[in-house]
Amino acid sequence: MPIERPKPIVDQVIAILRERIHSRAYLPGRRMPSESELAQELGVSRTTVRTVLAKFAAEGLILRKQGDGTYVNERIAEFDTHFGGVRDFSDLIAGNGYTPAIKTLALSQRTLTNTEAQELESDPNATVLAMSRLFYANEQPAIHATNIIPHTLLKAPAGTIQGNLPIHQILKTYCHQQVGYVVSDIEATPVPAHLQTQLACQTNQPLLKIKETFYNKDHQPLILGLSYYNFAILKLRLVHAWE
Amino acid sequence: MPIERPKPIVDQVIAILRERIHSRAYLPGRRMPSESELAQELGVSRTTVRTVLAKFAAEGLILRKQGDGTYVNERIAEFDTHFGGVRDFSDLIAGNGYTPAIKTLALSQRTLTNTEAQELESDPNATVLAMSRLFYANEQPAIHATNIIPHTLLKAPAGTIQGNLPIHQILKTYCHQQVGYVVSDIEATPVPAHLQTQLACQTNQPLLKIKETFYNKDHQPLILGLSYYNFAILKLRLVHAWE
DNA sequence: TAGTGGTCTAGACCACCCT
DNA sequence: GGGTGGTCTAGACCACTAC
Repeated sequence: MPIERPKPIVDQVIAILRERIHSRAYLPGRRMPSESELAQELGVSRTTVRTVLAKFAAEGLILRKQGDGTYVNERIAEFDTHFGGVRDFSDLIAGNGYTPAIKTLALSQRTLTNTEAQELESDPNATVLAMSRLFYANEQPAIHATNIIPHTLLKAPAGTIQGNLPIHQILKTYCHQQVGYVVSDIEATPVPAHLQTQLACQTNQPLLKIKETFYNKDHQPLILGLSYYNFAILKLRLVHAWE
Repeated sequence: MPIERPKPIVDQVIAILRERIHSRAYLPGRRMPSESELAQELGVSRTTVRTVLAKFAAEGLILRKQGDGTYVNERIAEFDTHFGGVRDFSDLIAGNGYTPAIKTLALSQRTLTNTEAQELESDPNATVLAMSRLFYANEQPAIHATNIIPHTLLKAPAGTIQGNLPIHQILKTYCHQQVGYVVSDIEATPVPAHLQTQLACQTNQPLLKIKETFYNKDHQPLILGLSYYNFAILKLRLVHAWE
């Protein structure tokens, strides 16, 4: 009885099949069981199986060939966490085979800059909490991230925030806010002076700069993110399934 | 009778609803008709409507609120083409509100470098066609792209290739190959000397460098892409729907 | 020809939000 | 309570590929 009924069946099927692919129970490059077989084995409808397979196909994790079968993508079966589908830098690091670690560098209060106020559609005099963190991949510093959180959003004292939580978890726990969508702009930048030592990178090699704005489902901007990404340590990779 | 039967119904519904959103028939930030209403109006099942809405939600184009309704994302309703879902630079440029143009700079033959041979899993002595193109947004040069196409793949003389076609179209027409998925690695780089004039950018401002590998559904690498992206002209933006 | 994935339907029931 | 989106089912038929 691999399926417990009370929880969303689709999520359970996702977890089961993803695990089988990761653990190489379904070998990379090889055909996996047909939709009908999976439906029968798991005791769910073929529609449900197809919902899950469609999700995996969109991620590029599997390839479906009409009249033939469904194949495991041999190139991303093990490290399937790419930037496009990521909600948390620690997951990204772990998904690429590294051991993640987080160090909180600073937690300070200040007022907004004009640009920030515009992006948050907020009063420029509002005070915010600025949280800077460093994400390590196998003890190498890979990402420097700063989040700007308006004080009006915080439901708990700033000092109580745990710096090792993913940012959407912080939003849920300390702001009672659910993220609807995130807009990320990616740019290139020379290494900022204050990050040279922290990211341990060379001066002549530019970094990737990622500007994020988090919105809830009511279209309100919640918080900002500004990250510097050392692609020499960790690839910024997108996998794009076709058709 | 808005629906013609012979073509895939889902695709027709996608086209109809996307057009309504773009044309502001459904206003940004406002609620659109319910799933049942759309199903009835278009004469299709609610399941079909839901398939389409799920796709739009994954793109961030709409937001669905249980017990309430489906809302048009007011921030990306007009310019919904972001980098994550793009298969063609011209579409990306047009989707961001610019007029696209393409100029073919060079079309030459050479042998592979070692790195390229490795990425294509090919004999290092193989000859390839190197096609360099410049993509303009409103007459400003925005992207410099070079594609490496193995000669063994070409079913037609290199001289017959039309340089204004999207790369997947070139693959289909001249190589009889269907793209299964694409892996893109994004890096930052100082402006290469030979691109300073072509991209009309300043020396001290780095560029984004995008390395792409195109695979078919049989896991074979087909062609390579190396693009330099001037983010000062065109944002490299990802929209990431949550949950 | 048999089996696969692709498409589409009709309908049941649930969880949730609003008034 | 009434309407919305969320979940899930059973089954029909089609298009395609391998054998």
